[in-house]
Amino acid sequence: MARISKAPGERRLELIETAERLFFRRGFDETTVSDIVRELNVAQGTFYCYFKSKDDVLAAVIHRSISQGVEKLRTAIAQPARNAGERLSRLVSGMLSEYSGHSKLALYMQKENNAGIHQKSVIEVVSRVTPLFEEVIRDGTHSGDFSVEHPAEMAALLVGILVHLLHNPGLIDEPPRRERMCATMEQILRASLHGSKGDQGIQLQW
Amino acid sequence: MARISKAPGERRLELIETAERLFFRRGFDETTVSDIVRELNVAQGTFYCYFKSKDDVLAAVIHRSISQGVEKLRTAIAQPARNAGERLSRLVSGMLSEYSGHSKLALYMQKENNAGIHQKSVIEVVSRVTPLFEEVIRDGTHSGDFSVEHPAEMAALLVGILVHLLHNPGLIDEPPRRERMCATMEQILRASLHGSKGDQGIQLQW
Amino acid sequence: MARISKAPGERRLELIETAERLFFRRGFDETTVSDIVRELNVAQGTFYCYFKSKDDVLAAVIHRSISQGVEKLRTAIAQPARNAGERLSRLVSGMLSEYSGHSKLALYMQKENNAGIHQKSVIEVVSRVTPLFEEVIRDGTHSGDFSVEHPAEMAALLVGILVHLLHNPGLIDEPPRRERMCATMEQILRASLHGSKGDQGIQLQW
Amino acid sequence: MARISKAPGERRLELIETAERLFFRRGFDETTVSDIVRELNVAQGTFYCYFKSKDDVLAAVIHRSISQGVEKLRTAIAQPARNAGERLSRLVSGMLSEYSGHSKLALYMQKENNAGIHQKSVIEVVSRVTPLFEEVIRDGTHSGDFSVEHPAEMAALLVGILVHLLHNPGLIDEPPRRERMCATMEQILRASLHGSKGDQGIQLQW
DNA sequence: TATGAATGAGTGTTCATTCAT
DNA sequence: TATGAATGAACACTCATTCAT
Repeated sequence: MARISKAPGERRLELIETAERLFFRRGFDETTVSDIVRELNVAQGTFYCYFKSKDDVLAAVIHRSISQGVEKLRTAIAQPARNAGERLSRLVSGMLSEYSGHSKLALYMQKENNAGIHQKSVIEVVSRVTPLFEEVIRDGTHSGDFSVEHPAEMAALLVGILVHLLHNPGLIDEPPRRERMCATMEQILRASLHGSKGDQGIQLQW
Repeated sequence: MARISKAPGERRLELIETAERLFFRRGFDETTVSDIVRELNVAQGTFYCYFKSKDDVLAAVIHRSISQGVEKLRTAIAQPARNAGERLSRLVSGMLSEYSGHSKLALYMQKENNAGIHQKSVIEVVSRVTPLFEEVIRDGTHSGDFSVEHPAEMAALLVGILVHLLHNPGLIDEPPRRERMCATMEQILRASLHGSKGDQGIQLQW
Repeated sequence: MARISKAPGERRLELIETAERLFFRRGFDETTVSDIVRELNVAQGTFYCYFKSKDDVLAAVIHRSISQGVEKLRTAIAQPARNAGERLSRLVSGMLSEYSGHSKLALYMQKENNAGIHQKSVIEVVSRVTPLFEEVIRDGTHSGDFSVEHPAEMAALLVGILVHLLHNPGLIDEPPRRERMCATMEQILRASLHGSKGDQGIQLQW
Repeated sequence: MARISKAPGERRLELIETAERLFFRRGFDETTVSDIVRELNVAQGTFYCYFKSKDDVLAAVIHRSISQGVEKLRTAIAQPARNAGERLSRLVSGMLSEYSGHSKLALYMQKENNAGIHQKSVIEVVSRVTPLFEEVIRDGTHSGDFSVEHPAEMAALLVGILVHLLHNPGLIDEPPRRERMCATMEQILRASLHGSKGDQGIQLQW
């Protein structure tokens, strides 16, 4: 086969994107390394020039996918907002739509037979999203919109709720349930974070 | 080898118990059907007289383990209580201690390399524990201790928090964090469920 | 494929014989486990019911082949003999003809690309043949035919000479060289083992 | 990476020395070409500017190592000596100490998992040392110290004994065995080479 | 000479499951 | 019910070597 050299970064990216597409289409276990390289018309060994193992690409794929979502969230809370509740709402709404809609990650999370991906994804999501919640909660407490004694712990627990929702798409599959879930979520947020001011501005778009 | 017949129930139970011990000790994937039957001095085929597959015993093991915990929870909330908050507290405290202490399940949940068991366990725990929460919340709402519009959804979200804690033992490994986590949990519960009466009686033992 | 059960001993023997034939024909590395089972029309897994690994059959093959040769040697020295020299001559002649003629082992020993087999074979041959030499030398010393102070060490060194010959077929490939080698070998044996009696009876048939 | 040109001989030597160190430390199969070039901070391809293949460096490494030993032996027998026995003794003692002590080659020879190196080393040692033995024996026969009809064959067989000792360090690991082995070796040499003169001067230093 | 990205052939092994007895 | 010999699919990974630059 013709030998085509490329810049390492480019080759690596091609591999990640191809792997992502295949993992997404058929699941991790059902995708072989051979499948990936065949699609790119490169040799089996080329794969191993860029990744230590099949698990290693998976990590890269997950990291990349999640990074994109996290970046959006980060941007969302960086926008000017009337109050802390609005920022938190953006965070929660963002997570729900980003990870439970038609996004790549949503599927990993929900597909059976992908327990491994699932778990790794959750771990990465949690570890990267929790700090964002913590920041918003902490800021809100400073501004008086919220009143939370332990922002880190509160953040962790709220993220827990969201992850649980993403894990269990059955909880929100029918519109009426989704409505009720959304209302309940708002209730929990408002009650748990209530500060001295009247309107915190929590309002989920979902 | 001599053929030893036993009462079907007994043989089945032996298999479940042996499988549980091994799954627990080395993880699911690292335990082979051979390991299980060798320990019991029965033939490979015997295993398949009682279980359709290896996954099938896993289901039995998980079901059995979780049932024991759920039974305790059911008993706990059946005891007379001064108010709904006390019942809920028992439920939450019970779950935390049952599943995060030294119980069998706690380990499945926390061990890496057991993504499959993990996932199945969570599904079973959630499906069996959520109704208990729903019942307590619904009762509490009737009695006026709580004021929750959508008990089913509230139950689901609260269970989500708990599952998240069990998934992430790192969140509660140091005593001070655990204290803060416990306080935050109480805060969320009190605020989210607050009814017309003053004292709901929510007080976690952990 | 039809499932044909056989007595374990029989199956095992079939596998060893087939493996031997193939190792012998194409070398160890060039023979795959698939080759072996295909020839016998059994499944890949069947192989692993009887052997832990490919190396494991190799050990079995070598052990079996060498055992046959050693058995002949043992028989040869057990026959009545006029003196120790005759017994020793049988041993040496036997080894040379058994292992350097057209016997299976001869080929392992001489084939390149079989360094592994080679080495394992030598180790096994040495460990099983040296005691026979030691016995004959010891007996000969007792009877006065030989006069050897350290029979074990003398046995080891003489076996060394023989193994070296087997390793280096080039030393004996032309008849005249072979003649000279044989005479020299006799000289060494006679001189090294010389006892009080005149004729020890050392006379190689080769 | 910066391209660093060096005198060809120098580069080649660096590669040989690095390869030797690694082969010695981890064995031939366990050392990759990557390991070698990484250690020297040169590219994969550079290796192939100097050696046709990995086996090719191995040959160079072995050749170089053995040459050093052979040179010492050659020097030893070139020194003035009272008689042929003394020269032979130097040869035998030299081989034993050179190749069985702490020398590089000794380890190749004794390490398992290095069947390939082992075999190649032996072949090279034998082919280069045997002529030295032959020379000494032939000279000794001319001078009357020895009386050997076929010097080439005698040399080959004596080398066989020595190689066998080097192969089987177990034969000489305990001091008492070593003593006996040394005495037996002397006995064989004296008896096999005995000439018309009384004292041949064979006396091993080991 | 030197680089280093690319090549690609090659296989031992596991173990859940089956089925003839 | 129990046995246990037999099945067989399925695949990640290495690394010596090449070659376009």
